[in-house]
Amino acid sequence: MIPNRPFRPPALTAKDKLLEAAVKLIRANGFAATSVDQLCAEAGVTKGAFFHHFASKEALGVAAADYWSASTGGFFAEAPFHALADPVDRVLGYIDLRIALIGGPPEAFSCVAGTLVQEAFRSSAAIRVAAQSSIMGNARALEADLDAAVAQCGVTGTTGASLSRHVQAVIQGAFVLAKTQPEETAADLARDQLAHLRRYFAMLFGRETEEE
Amino acid sequence: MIPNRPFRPPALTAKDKLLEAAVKLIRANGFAATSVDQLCAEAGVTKGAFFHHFASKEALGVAAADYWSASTGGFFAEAPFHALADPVDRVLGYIDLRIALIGGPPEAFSCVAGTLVQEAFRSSAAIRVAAQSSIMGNARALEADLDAAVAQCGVTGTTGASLSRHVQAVIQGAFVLAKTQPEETAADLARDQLAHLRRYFAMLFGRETEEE
DNA sequence: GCGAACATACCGACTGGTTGGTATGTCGCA
DNA sequence: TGCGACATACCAACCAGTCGGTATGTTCGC
Repeated sequence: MIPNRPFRPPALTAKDKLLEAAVKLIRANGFAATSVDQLCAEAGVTKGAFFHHFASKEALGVAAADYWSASTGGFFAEAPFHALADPVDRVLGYIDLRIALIGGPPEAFSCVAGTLVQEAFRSSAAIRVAAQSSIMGNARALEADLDAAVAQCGVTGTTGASLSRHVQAVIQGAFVLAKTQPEETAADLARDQLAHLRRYFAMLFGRETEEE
Repeated sequence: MIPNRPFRPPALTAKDKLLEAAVKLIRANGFAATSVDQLCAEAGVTKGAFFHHFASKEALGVAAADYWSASTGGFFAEAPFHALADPVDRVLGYIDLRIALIGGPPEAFSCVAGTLVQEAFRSSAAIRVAAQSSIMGNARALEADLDAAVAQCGVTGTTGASLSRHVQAVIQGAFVLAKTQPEETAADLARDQLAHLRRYFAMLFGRETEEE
């Protein structure tokens, strides 16, 4: 989600520099494989600064997930698709935005929370919960639009909440598949997954043959 | 995919015991967080045995992905849904089987290849390729049935190959979401993702209102 | 308006335990 | 007697985390 460093101003404090470094290194190498020394080197701060701001490496993981939630949450909250009148258009607009954000190597578009939870769900409850908040928070941001679309189109057998979680599942799955690919094909494969999600929703909400 | 130790006979050689241990520990803790010493302890062998059979920890990762491919590939190849006459039934039968395999905590049903590639796609090309083979091999096993279903139902705008990859994406995404959950709700959330996939395919192949 | 008391932010050498990996030895079977 | 399958002992590098210290405010009595 969201490329490394979108429009955010460069971090100034050691804490922010460490969080930016964490996002970058966790995306590229995962959490366990990223050492505190690497984090400090990437951020250009010392170990003293690290443990001044974070009680442990695990605490940095939690803070990185929260930082990620705040960044992405803010980004999507401001996106223009919210202004569309029809809830179905808003849902499809969200998916189109997600497609547009995919590009370059997987570490440029993958999700910090998803990467974190994949590694740490058993070993750190705190990280698991932080990742849960991030991903489910993202889902919740789409829930009202999906509920409205479900009601408007008379869809039965599922709910906006369930559909909003499915959106996140397809996104996370797209990132995993992308990581199996060589760099040239990774983004295309990920986008294709979102295209299937879009088709599913278009069929579900009676928009079968609109132009792509 | 497939619970830990399904029907496989208990491993006898040190190499097999190490591969079984790798599957179990990678699922639970990830690859980077699993040490060679832990692997040896879990397998009940010594470090000498480990490095006798595997040139490095990375080589064990590759072997674990291959072992995983062989186990799961064999399991699905023998599954009874292949006997169904209609390709659409075979595709839905596959999804139903995947749903039936989900249960218990995430480490009992999640995918070794997906976990591996999430962590190691940047740091180890060999592991990335092994995971790619595993996941894309799984996809390819469904490709012919999906091609037949696409042809039979006159579906346009996509292909069996693309749909078969989407199946894997939804499965991988379901596992990631499951890992964000407390143990009680993990399996339900994962199953719900496969249910959406099933609904997508049912709509695509004109099976909208069959009983679930 | 000034100095003592305290707080915050950061530094970098250090430590004890763990890591992946190696070197060498033993044992049973062909 | 030679070779594959292990075991034991060991190592240098690296790991997360600690600690004594400094530099720069901020607060507040006087």
